[in-house]
Amino acid sequence: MGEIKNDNKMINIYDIAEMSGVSIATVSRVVNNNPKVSEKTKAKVMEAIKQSGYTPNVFAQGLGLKSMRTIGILVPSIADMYMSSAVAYIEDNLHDAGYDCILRCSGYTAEQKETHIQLLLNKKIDAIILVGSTYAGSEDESHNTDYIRTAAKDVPVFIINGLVDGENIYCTASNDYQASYDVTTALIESGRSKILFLTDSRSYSANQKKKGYRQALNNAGISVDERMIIHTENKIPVVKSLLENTKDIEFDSVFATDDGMAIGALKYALSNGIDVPNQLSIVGYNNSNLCICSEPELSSVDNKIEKVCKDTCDRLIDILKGNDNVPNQSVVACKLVKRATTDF
Amino acid sequence: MGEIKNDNKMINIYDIAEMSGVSIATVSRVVNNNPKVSEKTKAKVMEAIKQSGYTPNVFAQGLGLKSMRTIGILVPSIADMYMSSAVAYIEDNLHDAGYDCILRCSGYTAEQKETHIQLLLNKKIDAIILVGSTYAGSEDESHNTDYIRTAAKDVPVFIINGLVDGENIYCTASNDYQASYDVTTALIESGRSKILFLTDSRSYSANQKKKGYRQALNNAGISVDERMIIHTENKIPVVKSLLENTKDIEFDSVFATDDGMAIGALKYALSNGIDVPNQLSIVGYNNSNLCICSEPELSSVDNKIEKVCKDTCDRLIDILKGNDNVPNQSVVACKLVKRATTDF
DNA sequence: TTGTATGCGTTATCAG
DNA sequence: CTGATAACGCATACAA
Repeated sequence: MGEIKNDNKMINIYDIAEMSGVSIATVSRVVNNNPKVSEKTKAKVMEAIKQSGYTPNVFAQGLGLKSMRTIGILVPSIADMYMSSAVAYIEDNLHDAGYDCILRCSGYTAEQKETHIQLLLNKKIDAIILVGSTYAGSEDESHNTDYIRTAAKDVPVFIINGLVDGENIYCTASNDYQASYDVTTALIESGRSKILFLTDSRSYSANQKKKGYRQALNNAGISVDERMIIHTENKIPVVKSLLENTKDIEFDSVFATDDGMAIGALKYALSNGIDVPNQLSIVGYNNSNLCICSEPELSSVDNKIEKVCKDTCDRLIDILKGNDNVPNQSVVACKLVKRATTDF
Repeated sequence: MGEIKNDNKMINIYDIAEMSGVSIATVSRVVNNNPKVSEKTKAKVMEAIKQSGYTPNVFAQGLGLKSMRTIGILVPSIADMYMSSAVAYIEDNLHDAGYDCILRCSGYTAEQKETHIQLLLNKKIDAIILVGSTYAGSEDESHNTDYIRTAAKDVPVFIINGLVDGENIYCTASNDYQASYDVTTALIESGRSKILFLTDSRSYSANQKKKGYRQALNNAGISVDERMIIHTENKIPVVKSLLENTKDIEFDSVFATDDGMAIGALKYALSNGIDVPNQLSIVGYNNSNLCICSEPELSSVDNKIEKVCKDTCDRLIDILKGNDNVPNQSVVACKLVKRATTDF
C-alpha cells in the first residue's frame, strides 16, 4: 500500500531534444509555435512529443516568463448564490482565454480581506478579481480601499460590482442606483408610500441602492423616514421575526437588497394574513432561485451578473495582452423582473 | 496612462543575503524555519526581510520542490448550490493547512471531464478533488471511471460523494442509499404507497438513492412500478409542468433527489389545489435554502456536506504529509430534516 | 552554525 | 533555420 512514490522521472525538454535529434531551443520553439522552424524538424519534434506525452513544466515556465497564466479570484463567500454564479461565469470566460483560476474565500472583515489579497499576490498571479462590492469599501470609511490601490501596484485589479478609483484598477458594476431608483419609483407610482428598505450590507453596492431609494422618495416629495431603512441579516427567518417584532412602524411595501430578505418579508406576510401584493408589495434583488421557489413568486432586480463578468474578463484579457486603451470603469444596466409580489 | 510597467525588479534571496551579510543558504534556512541557524543571524535576516518586504518566488520554489502547495478542485458547475457550498468548505479547510486551490468547472460530459482533469494535472497540483458524484461514473458504463485511475497515477485523487476503486483514490460519500431507504420507508409507514421518484442524474449518488428507494419498497412488499421512476431536469417549472402532464399515473407522494425538483412538485400541488402533506407528501434532497423559502417548508435530506468535505480534506492533508495508513473510503450518515411537506 | 556549488526545466539572447 | 548558453530564484547536499 501507499507505494505510489511517483518516482517516475518526469520527461523534460532535454529528453524530447534527444529523441528528435535537435537542441532544446528548437523543442522550445516548436512547443511555443515559433514560426521560424522548418516544417520537417517541427514534425519530428511533434512526433517525439506525442510519443512521450511530454508537457512543459509549468514551474520552469513560470520562472522564466514570470507568469503561470493564473488569475486570483477573491470572494467573501463562495457559498453565496450571487457570488458563486459570478465565479462560474468568470471561470468560464478565463478558461476559454487560457487562464486558470486560484480561488480564495476571504470572509467579510477588513483584516481578512487584506490578508487574503496579500497571500494571493505572493502567488504571482497575473491579475486579481475581487468579486462583490464588499471589497469596494463601506459607507463612512472611504479610506479603507487603500489596500486595493496597494495591490494594484503589483498586478491589475478588477472589481466586480464596486467602483474604486486608482491606477491599474478596473471596475464593472451593475447600475444599482438606477435600478433601486426605478423600483422605488414604481412602488410609489403603484400607490405605495411607506416603503421599508431592508439591507444586510454597507458595501458600495448597498449604498448605491440606498441612494436610489432615497432619491426616488425625494423626487416624489416623500420625506425619508430613517426608521424605514433597516439593517439586518440576509436570512429568511431572521427577517421574518424582525418584521413580526416591528409593529411600531407601518409599511405598505418592502424593497430588499437581496432576495433572501425579501422572502423573509413574504413569509412574515403569509403567516400574518397580509395579502401580497395588495396589502404589501415586495421586491427583492439578484433574481435568484428563491424568486421562483416562493409562492407568490418574488419580483426582483436582475443585476445582469453574467454581463458584468463578461465585461470584466474581456477587459482583463485585453490588459494582459498589453492593450493600453482599456476603460477603467463600466456600468451595466439592471432589469426589473416583475412577478407576483408586486402589482405594477 | 498604462504606464504601470512593473519594472521594479523583484527583490530576491540574493538581495536579502547581501543586506544581512550572510549567504543565500542561510536566508533560505531562515525563511523555511530551519532550526540550525543561530538566533543572532536569524534576527539579522528577519530584519532585512521585514525591511524589504521580501517574499520567496513561488515559481522557483515550485521548480525546486516540485510543488506549489496547490490543490486542484474540479466541479461540474460552481453555480450549483450544493457544489458551491462544498467548495466553500473545502477551500476553507485547505487554506488553513496552507494550500491554495485551483478551481475548474468541467461541465457534465465525459469528454469535458477528461479534458479538464488533464489540464489540471499539467498544472502540477499536489492533489485533485472531484466534487460531485457525476465524476464517479454512471449507471451502465462502469468502465468510464478509468480516467480517474489514470489521473491517480500522477497525484492522489479525492472524490466527494462518489465511490471509485483504485490505488491512490480516496472517496468520501454521504450514505445516500440508507437515507433514501429511510425516507421511502417513512413515507410508506405514514400510509403512502405510490411514491414518485424524481431524479435529474444517473450519477453514482443518484443510483444509490434509487437503490434505497427500490429496496424500501421491496421490503414493504410493494412492487416497484417503473413508471414511478422519472428522470427530469432539476428545474422548478420543468417539474411542475411535467407533473401537470402526467395525469395517467397516480401518486400520493414525491421523493426527489434534489430540492429543486421537490419544489417543482410542491408548486404543482399548490396550483392544482392538492393538499400538502395530506394528499401529497413531498421530500427533497440537499436541505438547501429552497426548503425554508417555500410554503409549506420542504422536508429534505441533509447530506452533511460539511462533514464530507472535512473528512476529505483531513485525509488529503494526511496523505500529503506522507502518512501511509489513510483509509480509502469513508461514508457519512445523512439526516432527514422534517418540515411541513410530510406528516411523519 | 554557515557558505559553496549544483540542479530544477524553461525561455531567450546570441552566434552561427 | 538551428544550437550553445546564460538567466530565472530557490533548496539542498556537501564542505568547512
